[in-house]
Amino acid sequence: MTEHKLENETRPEAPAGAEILGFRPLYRQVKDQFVRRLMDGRWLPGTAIPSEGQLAGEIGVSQGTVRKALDELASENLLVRRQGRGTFVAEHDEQRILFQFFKLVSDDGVARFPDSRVLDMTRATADAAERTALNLPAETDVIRIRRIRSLGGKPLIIETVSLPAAVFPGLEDTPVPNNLYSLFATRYGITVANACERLKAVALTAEQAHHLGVATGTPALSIDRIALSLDGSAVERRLSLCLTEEAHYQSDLR
Amino acid sequence: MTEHKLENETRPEAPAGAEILGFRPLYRQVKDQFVRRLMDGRWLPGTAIPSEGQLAGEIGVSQGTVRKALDELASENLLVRRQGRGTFVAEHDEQRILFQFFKLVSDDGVARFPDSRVLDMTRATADAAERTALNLPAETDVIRIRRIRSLGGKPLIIETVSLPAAVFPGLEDTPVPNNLYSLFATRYGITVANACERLKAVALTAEQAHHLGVATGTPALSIDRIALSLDGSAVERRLSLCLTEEAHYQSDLR
DNA sequence: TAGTGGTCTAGACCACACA
DNA sequence: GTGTGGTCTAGACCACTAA
Repeated sequence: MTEHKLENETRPEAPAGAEILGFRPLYRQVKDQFVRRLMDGRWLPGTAIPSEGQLAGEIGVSQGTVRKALDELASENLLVRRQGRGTFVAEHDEQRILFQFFKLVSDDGVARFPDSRVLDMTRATADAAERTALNLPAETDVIRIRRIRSLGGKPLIIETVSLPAAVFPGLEDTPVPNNLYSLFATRYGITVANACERLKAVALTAEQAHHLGVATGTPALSIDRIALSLDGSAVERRLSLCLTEEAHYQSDLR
Repeated sequence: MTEHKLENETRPEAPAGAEILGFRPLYRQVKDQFVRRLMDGRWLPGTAIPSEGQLAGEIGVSQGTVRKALDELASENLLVRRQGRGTFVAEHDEQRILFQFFKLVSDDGVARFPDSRVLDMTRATADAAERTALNLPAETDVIRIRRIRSLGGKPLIIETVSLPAAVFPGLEDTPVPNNLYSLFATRYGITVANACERLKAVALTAEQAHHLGVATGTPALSIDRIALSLDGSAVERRLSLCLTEEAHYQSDLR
């Protein structure tokens, strides 16, 4: 029966739904509640959240249950726990991006954050690939940002970012920062939680090759990324073409 | 002081060492003990291990401590927990390989296990790349296996597997199975626990292209994998050249 | 010294699989 | 029904940080 308290704070799902989906552990309900606090801005990036004991008392569950919920959120890189100090909301600083989202590493093993030079930013109707990636209906506008990214002064990546225009109002009138995900968080309250990438090997077109200063037809690593926000919706599509003469994509299989 | 029991079953580290390295949780000591049982064959792939309660009583810790150790091993895909049935040692069956180690997926989204056709198997002195990858001294022999792998009848991958000859005695006199990691486990008691891959885009040489039935210079995805066993030592280096016209490498960033 | 997260314990009860 | 893993609780103590 699981007739615990909970399921009240704005009550997201009906008890009937829970009945159909079967058993739903208390710590998951607590976790969902915490995710809601992250989404609606009650817990802001970089700030400390209340201690385990405070949260347990407030919600009316044991500290162990709160702990299990917080542990899962920490394992998803949404929270950072620091013994003796507290639990903090993760920020999209360069270190996190480098660790979580940027897998292209120089062959010498040094991971660095790339510089960016914007080629252009345009608004247009989403093409088929963008509609599929971002789950958009027909005739929807996207904002496209094209830029060249360099590692150690050498241009290595030509990148096209596509964003649903409706989700990022006013973005076109803004200078593009190097770290986009940090802008999403601070200006739009959107947290990029995870992403999936599809990699292929392609030959560069004449225009692409020109931007990177190499010969037409040079092999490049194509990375097609879809970034998902906290609620699981796709908020960005990013197509990167990378030269891999002196760098590689690092993938760890555990 | 952490003067718990433990640290006895063949006593792996001296208490002094633990003192230097600082605090070492009890559940990690228990976990290490379990890893040892996996390595020395006391727990065999596919079999059920004793229940949490039995292990707790045997070792002399609480069930919660055993549980935390088992949970970590399960999260590393070394054990599989099944509610109501028990905890089992993971096997290297095709499903696990597909899920954990084979990231090349057909563009239609269907993940399949590739067929193999062996080109040749040779024994030679390890070259520089192999020595670096496998952490071998100079003048060490490796066994090289070259094969063509096909997805849905189409040859897509040309793969070169390099193995330290000393680690796999008698392998040359054996027919090469499609699933190598399963052979490592059953015949040599070696469990491939995880791997890291470095991806690049390259142009195929004439010989490589010929094997795959495409034009010389066709772009291909180069995957340089180093597979690690339970004790963290490198046991295999595998270089794959993949055509990505109708397939892609899937990478999930969480 | 006070407050935080991290570990360890003991026990109760729930969900699930199988005979 | 029995045994397994999964959840939840309550409380004690340890390790770490900062004032």
